[in-house]
Amino acid sequence: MYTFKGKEYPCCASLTMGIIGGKWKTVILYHLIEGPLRYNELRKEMPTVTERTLSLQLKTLEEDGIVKRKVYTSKPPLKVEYSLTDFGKTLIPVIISIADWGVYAVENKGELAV
Amino acid sequence: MYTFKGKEYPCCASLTMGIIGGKWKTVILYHLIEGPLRYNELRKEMPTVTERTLSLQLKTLEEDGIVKRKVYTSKPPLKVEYSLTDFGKTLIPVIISIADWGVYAVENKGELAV
DNA sequence: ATTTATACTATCATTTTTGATAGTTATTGT
DNA sequence: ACAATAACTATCAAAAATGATAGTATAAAT
Repeated sequence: MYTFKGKEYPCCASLTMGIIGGKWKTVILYHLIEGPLRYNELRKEMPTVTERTLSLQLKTLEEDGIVKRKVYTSKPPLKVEYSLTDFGKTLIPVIISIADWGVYAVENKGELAV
Repeated sequence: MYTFKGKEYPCCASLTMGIIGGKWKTVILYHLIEGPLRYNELRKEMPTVTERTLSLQLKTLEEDGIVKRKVYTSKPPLKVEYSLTDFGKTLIPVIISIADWGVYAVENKGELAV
């Protein structure tokens, strides 16, 4: 039994999935590998996610210590940048391996869109 | 846009997550790395999953071509073995990387259970 | 004065995922 | 004769994840 941030997992693999699982978290992290992005920049990279969901995912990634949020202004319109923490950066090889396999799978058994 | 088995994904990372995502799939795959396992052997490795869920997950993994199901008997009590397909085996490095990070995370920011 | 922009939050609804529990078939062991 | 076993499925329920839409604050640009 593994515990992380108060949550329990039956397997080391499910612990990781508890943190990066779901429809959007790996996509967020994948885009943050290159460097910090502002909220709206992330939205442009992921046009099909709703604002609510993007917000929620960023917040839990922050709570888990994977992503950090830096605010540059004190009054609206805000400037906020999201980036990987040092701990979050240790996930990069995992994310890359997940992303690479996605490409491989499409090349072999999937289809590339036009 | 990426398509795999009729489903569309906005990112190569989310495609992979569409296949191995969820609470249990990586755990199943992690245990199948060592070799084939029977249904009840899997259950023993994962005592907290319900039968229904284990069944469903195995079925979708099979449909996605990741796991194969081999039946050895024709009448009950059945003998059924689950194993990784060749295509499924290409996921092994991904699963290992996910599992290893889980161990790393616990060692650094989580807690090991007693 | 009005619009535009940023980074959200709030509310409500829907979909997806997971769980709880009981039942099925036919064979082997007691 | 009866219980145990294997690998499930069926039904119902609950929880979790995601989506749709509208609204907020304030400053700068038009």
